[in-house]
Order: sequence, then C-alpha cells, then structure tokens
Amino acid sequence: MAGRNRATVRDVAEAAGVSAQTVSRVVNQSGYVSADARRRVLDAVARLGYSPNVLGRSLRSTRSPMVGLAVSDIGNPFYARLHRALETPLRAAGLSVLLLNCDDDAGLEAAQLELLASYRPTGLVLSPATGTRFSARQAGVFDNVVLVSRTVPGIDVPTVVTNEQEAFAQAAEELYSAGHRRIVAVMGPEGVSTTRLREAGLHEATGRHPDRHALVRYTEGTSAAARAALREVLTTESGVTAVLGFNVPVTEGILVAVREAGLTVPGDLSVVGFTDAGWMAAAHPSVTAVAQPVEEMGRLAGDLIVRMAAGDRPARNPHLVVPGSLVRRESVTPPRKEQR
Amino acid sequence: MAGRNRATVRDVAEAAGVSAQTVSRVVNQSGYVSADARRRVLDAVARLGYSPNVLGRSLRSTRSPMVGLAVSDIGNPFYARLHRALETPLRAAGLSVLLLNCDDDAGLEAAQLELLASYRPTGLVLSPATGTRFSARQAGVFDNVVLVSRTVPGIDVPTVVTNEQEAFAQAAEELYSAGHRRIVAVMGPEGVSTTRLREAGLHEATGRHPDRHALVRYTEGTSAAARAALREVLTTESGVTAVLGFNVPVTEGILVAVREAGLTVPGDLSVVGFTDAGWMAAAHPSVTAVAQPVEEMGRLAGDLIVRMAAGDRPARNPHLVVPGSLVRRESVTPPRKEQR
DNA sequence: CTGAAAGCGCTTACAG
DNA sequence: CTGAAAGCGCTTACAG
Repeated sequence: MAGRNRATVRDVAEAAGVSAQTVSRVVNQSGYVSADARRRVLDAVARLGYSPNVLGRSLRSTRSPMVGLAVSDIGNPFYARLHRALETPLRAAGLSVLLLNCDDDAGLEAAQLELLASYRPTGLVLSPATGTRFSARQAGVFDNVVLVSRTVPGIDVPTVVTNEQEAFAQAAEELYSAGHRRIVAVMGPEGVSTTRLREAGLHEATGRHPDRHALVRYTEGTSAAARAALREVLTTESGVTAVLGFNVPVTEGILVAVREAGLTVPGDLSVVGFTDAGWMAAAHPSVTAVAQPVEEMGRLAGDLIVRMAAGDRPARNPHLVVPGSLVRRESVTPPRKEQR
Repeated sequence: MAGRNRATVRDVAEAAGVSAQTVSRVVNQSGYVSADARRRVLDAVARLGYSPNVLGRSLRSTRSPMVGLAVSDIGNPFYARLHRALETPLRAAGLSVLLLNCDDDAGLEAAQLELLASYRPTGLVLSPATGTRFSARQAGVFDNVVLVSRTVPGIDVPTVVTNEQEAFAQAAEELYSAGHRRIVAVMGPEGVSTTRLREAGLHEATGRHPDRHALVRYTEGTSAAARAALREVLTTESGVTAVLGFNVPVTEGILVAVREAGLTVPGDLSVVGFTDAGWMAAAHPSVTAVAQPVEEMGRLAGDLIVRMAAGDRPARNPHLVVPGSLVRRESVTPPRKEQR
C-alpha cells in the first residue's frame, strides 16, 4: 500500500515492458497510450501496489496537489465546518487540504504561509489574521487564492463571504424591535473586515431608531475575551438589556459572563449570537442566532480553487456573498419594565 | 518571501561564492562550515530571500517535515483541541501538521492515509476510525506512529489515552450516588476501544449497586445520532432518569432530544457528559462532565513523535494514560420522587 | 503512439 | 573545512 521500499515508475515500467513516461502517461491519463500498453501498465501497477510519490511529481511539475487552508482558530466551529466543507470538492479534484492554524496572529500567519509556500501548493484558502501581512505579491506566489469570510483591502482575489452588514443589522433589529433601547455588541478585533461590516450593520439598525443606543466592545473574538468584556460592561454601564455576539466563542463567553453576574437570559439580558452552533439549539434557553451557510461557503471556495487550478479564470474576480439568516429561538424577549 | 521564481541553493551558492552543499550545510546547521563562509551564505540567503524548497529536500532525504493527524471529525471539539495542542510541540521541532478528516469511515481513512504516505511524512498521529484497516504493516510504513484516544488491538505503537474506564465509571457513579436507578448511556460506535472501555466502566459502576440498571445505546457518536437514540429510549423505555453522553456532540444531541421530548434537565433527566466543552459551563443548567486533558494529550503525542523522529525509541512502546476528572455542575440532581 | 534525455531542488555519500 | 558527482521519483520537452 505504501512503503519504505515502495515501487517506483521504473519498477512498473520494467514489469510492464514499457518506458517510465508511458507509465506516467497511463497513471496521469495524459497523452496517447495504446490499449495494450495501458493494460500491461495497469496490471503492473496493481501487482506492485504502485502509487506515485507526490514529492517527485510535485518537484518536477512545480505544483503539489495540496491546498492550504489558513484560519484563525480551528477551535472555532465556523472554521471546523469550513474545513470539512472545503475538503469535499477538493478531494473530488484530487487535492488534499493542509490546515494551518494561525491563532489570529499576523506573525504566525506569515510563518505558516511561508511554510505552505515551500510545498508549492495548488492553492490557498485564507481567512486572514488580524493585521495580516498578506500582500498582493504573496497572492501572486500562491497563484490560486480565495479569501473566505474576511477580506483584505487592496487584495483583489476571489472572495466568499456572508452578507455581514445586512445580517448583523437584522440581528440588532431583532433586539430593537423587541423593545431594547440600550444594547452592547461584543465584537471581534477592530480592523478586521467582519468586525467593520457587522459594526456598520449595527449602526445601520441603530440609526433607524433615534432613541436607541448601541455600545461596541472589541475583543480578540475568543470566549475568554468576550467574557471579560461583557463583565466590564455589566459593572460599568447601566441600562444595557441585550447583547449581540460576534461569533460562536464570543457568544459562549457572553453566556458565561451573564451567568457569573448572577443574571439570566432572557429575563435580565436578551442575547443574539452570530453564526449558529448545535449547542445553541440545545441550550436552555435556546439561543437566537444568525446562521451562516458555512457548508455552502466552503463548497464555493473549493469550487473556485478547482476552477482556477484548471485554468478557468474569469475576467473579473468573483465576490460571492452568501446570505445569513436569523434563527429565532428563546433568548430574546422584551426588556423588563423596570429596566430602561 | 516565496515565489514562482524563488531563489534556489544554486543562486545562493553563486551569490556567496561557495558550493551548493556549503549552502545546505549552513541552512541545515549540519557539518562544519568556516565562519567566513557561513557569514557570506547567510548574507546571500537574506539578500535573495532564499528559503529551501521542501519538495526537493524531502525527495532527497526521503522524509518530509510533516506529521499527519488523522481524526474522525474535526467538528468534534475534542479533535479540534487535539490539533491545536499537537501543533505547538511539532512546530517547535520544525514539523507541520497535515490534518486529515476521515468521517469515522474506514475506507476514507485508508484513502487519506495512502495520500499522506505519498508525502513521506515524518510521522502519523492517528485516532483510528471505526473498523479501521490500519495494520501493523502500515504502522511500519509511517515509521513514527502514535495512536491517540482510540487504540487498535494488535497494533503495538505508542499510545496516549484517557483513563476511559475509570473516568466513565466515575461519571456513572455520580448518577447512581445521586439516587438514579435506571440510566442510559448513549455511546459511540460499538467495537471502538473508547466505547468498549467506557462501557466496561459503566458496568463496573453498575455492578457495585445490585438494584441499579444501565441501558446502552450505540450510535455513530454524532449529535444527530444521539438525538435519535435518546428519543427512541424516551418513547420505548420507562423509568430512565439519567443519561450519560459519550462525547461532546452526543451530549449536545442528548440535550436536544430532552428538549424535544418536552422534558427538562435536571428535573426530568440528569445528564453527565464525557469530554468537557466551553458551552457546557455556559449552558443553563450547566452540564456536569468528565473533563479530558486534551491539551496534555496533544502535547504528549507531539513530544513522542518528535522524540521518535530524533531516533530516540524506547525498548517498549509507551502507553500514556492521562486521567480525566469529573466537573460537577448543575445537570445532576436526585431523581424525582414519583419516578422509580 | 512511444522512448532517451534532461532536470525540478535538494542532500547524501565520497573525495580531498 | 569544502566541493564535484550522483540521484531521490517524477514529468517535461523533444524526437521519432
């Protein structure tokens, strides 16, 4: 099946009584090969258990059948789902996925991409880190690049994103229309496109209601950071009756902070999460959230890479926007009377 | 930084006025190089932005600086955390992690491992799929193999596991000592070592109480499967007052099924999960669970691979057992009086 | 339709 | 301490 002394093209060629290139042609289904030669090669391949050494192949063809997926945090279910969804179309095209965790750190991201580049991958699917140093030049190095979820100003490559602004505006509207007048959004890092767009959506919704107010807190986008941020808000601000969460870990941190403050959802605070997760449906109360079609995003990103790798490059880079949808559950109710 | 026309050893050698091997020696810090030559090489490396092509290096040295991590489901937080924990010690040793998702499918696992083998990786960290075809011969192919969480009979390689049996017995005991007499364990796939050991732990605890009874349901270990399994139990069995969950997704599915049946935790059913997750602390009620030291497991597995790759192979394969610990929260109470 | 030659970039023996 | 030669396994031109 595999092995230290694995059969090589040469072994197969010898066994089949043909040259190495003929073996290569059969294995790669490229060029013409006589039916007879093909049969003999396939026979030898089966008999010797031959499977090509990717390293040799990649070195010669200056391209390895691998696509890098660089994400901020694989522990965030959004990225885990993205990985799964991306792998399927890529595997169907004979490409494997190298997952790189970047901890949302621009320096680590640069190191990981440098390493990835040394494998000469077929493509890169990137959800850039905060303060990313990813450049147009580097995009050229990787040839086939798709940005997912987060975009970078000045980098013109195909992108797959959610309708961040509209979806977050809808989440905020859900709270305002329930009667909340003072809400807080626990956001991701400032300067990241998703934070920027979701904040714009928040302000858009807030602007429709002259008497309403939205606080914004930037965080690392982790559970621990969100928990600390909300704790600070709950001790220093008054009149806040609802919270918006930036992502799954943040929403988790919000619930922890609420619980630690001795408050309840939705009695004391209404909560809306961004990106749905299985546990939000199982929780008591279940958590209202904007569901992102992550599987579709991954599939689209994978299809784009496959098409680009096949040389099918449209004149203009596609910017695919996949709509999120609000899933109403139990974590939103009107604020209590005694609260402002 | 990287590139289509990236500098090669030859370019560096020329620029530094030395031979390619001397460049190689400096870059790999192997063999003797005069201080003067070293300085000139490092200078040229910096000037040309040289970084070695992993493919060329790996092809020659028949080993690529990559470790495969093959898991059942990266969407399961256990494996996501494992990936993160594993990556740290490996990266420190100059090794990157290729994550392979196997959907707990033996056929897909075989295909993924075959692909991994073609990269001639330095090692493999495997949590084998149900019905795995992973063999001693294949373990030889990968040279440095560590099994994590799940073990395979007849495969003698280093392992890192939790004290499955004791920990699950403790989880069951928690329910029995609260007064539950009839409990159900929603398990993973039959035939997987973790299911077998946790079930043994369940029976061990049950055996200490002559008047108690434990039902067992095998599932795929997913949220959806667990939900269906518990639904079936709740409609066909009577007197069940507590549930044990096999893993994080299963525990999630359990909570969904309980909610769909119109029941509450812990009023109608007490719940104990296996493997802790952030949302279990945030949930209402918070979920009692056996916490697994996943980070330590990943670190240990990474250290083992690094040591083995360095040629440090102990006479006997180490079998590391990392203890889980019960985290008591709010999802366990004594059963209601009217229930048996 | 098929093969002999060359070379992708690197490192491993082997000499000195 | 350093280099000329060879080759890891494969595929890409180039001939025929």
